Amino acid sequence: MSMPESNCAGNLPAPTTVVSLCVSTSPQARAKRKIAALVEEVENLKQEKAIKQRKTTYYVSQGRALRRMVVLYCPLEDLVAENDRRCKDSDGDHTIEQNCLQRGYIELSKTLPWFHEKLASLDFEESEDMLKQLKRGADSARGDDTGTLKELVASWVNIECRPPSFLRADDKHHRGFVNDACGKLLCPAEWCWEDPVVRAGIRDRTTAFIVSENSWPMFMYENYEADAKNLERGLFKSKLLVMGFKAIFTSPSSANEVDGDGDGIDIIENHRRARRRSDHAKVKTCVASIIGMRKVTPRAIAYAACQIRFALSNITSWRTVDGDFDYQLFWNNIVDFFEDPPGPAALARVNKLLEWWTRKVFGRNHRQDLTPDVILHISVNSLASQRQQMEDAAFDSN
DNA sequence: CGGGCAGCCATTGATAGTAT
DNA sequence: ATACTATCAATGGCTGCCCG
Repeated sequence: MSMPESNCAGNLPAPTTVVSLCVSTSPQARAKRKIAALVEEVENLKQEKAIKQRKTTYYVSQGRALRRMVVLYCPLEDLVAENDRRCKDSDGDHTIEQNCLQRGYIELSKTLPWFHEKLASLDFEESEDMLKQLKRGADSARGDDTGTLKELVASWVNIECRPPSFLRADDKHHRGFVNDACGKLLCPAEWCWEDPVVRAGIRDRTTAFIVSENSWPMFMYENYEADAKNLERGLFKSKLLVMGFKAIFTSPSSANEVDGDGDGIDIIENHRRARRRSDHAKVKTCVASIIGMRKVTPRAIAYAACQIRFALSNITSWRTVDGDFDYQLFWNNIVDFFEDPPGPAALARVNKLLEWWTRKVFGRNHRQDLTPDVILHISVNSLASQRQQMEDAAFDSN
């Protein structure tokens, strides 16, 4: 920065000749002034940049929770539109997809309690802008998670499965079904990856062995083993899944503490520390406390599962579809598994599973419901699924 | 007080879409 | 067919916190 000036000074005539050369040095003087002006301009630009950078908008940072807690791909506009539609004609039948959207809107309102009212106070253009910023935050958080899991999952697979050739942390090309370790984890639970016919069939994508979102991949099962006669046994209890979840929602390093039935104590400690401080904004805690997640939710599990599935695959950038496997539908399947169980018995099992998760992630002494659920001013149509369950219960008792 | 860890953000690089 | 644009994911840097 100071180089041009010093060069210039070096070129100036000796002091004794200054007076006599005054007129003839004017080009140099002009050049010097110009340089000074340019330097000043650079300084100004620097300052401007210093002011400009790190302008963090509220909406973008709030949006970071959305992919993790609410919806994986679905545009927020769709959720809003569905709620608007329901407010207009409150009675009437709703399709399964519409119910799903509405549940999403309710989740959205729970995750961002200010959202519903804020939206009502904005005109169309403002709300459009807000949604855009929320989406920006949402997608960037998803990208961050993908980035961290890319490396972490590789190291976990190396440790857990001990593949003959280790997965590289920075490269995804050798993952997916080409790789035996990844293939085993991605393999649908109904099939046996050890069977060479299955293996070849999946790799060649023969019609008999299409891998779609409609079967649960092996990596989601406890010990990565599934019982073909009871596919629910051990489902969602895999170490890999819990580790991925913890890496995203508590912290990457805390994921390594998932072992046996021991539960994380660090989170409670974190919370205690966080509470000790008076200004909450400054305290860096884990994502879970930042976004106010006090218990494990189905959508969060679905998010983690998709992230891990993606990390195991060999596709290098986010796409909704990988071969015959659609992440959006896969995510829906997981959410439906939890949110829309076929009957009371299944509901009880699901709740038990969620409790298991919460204990696993947050620890045994963690208090879940410090804050009551948000009271919604919207047409609450989770009733639909409740009614279905009551229906099923009545049917079962007959 | 410095190194390591987490989370966030601006920038960059790639790609898909569109207009000419 | 080409150039331009917008969008999106990946990357690397920055900041604040914790702990030895």
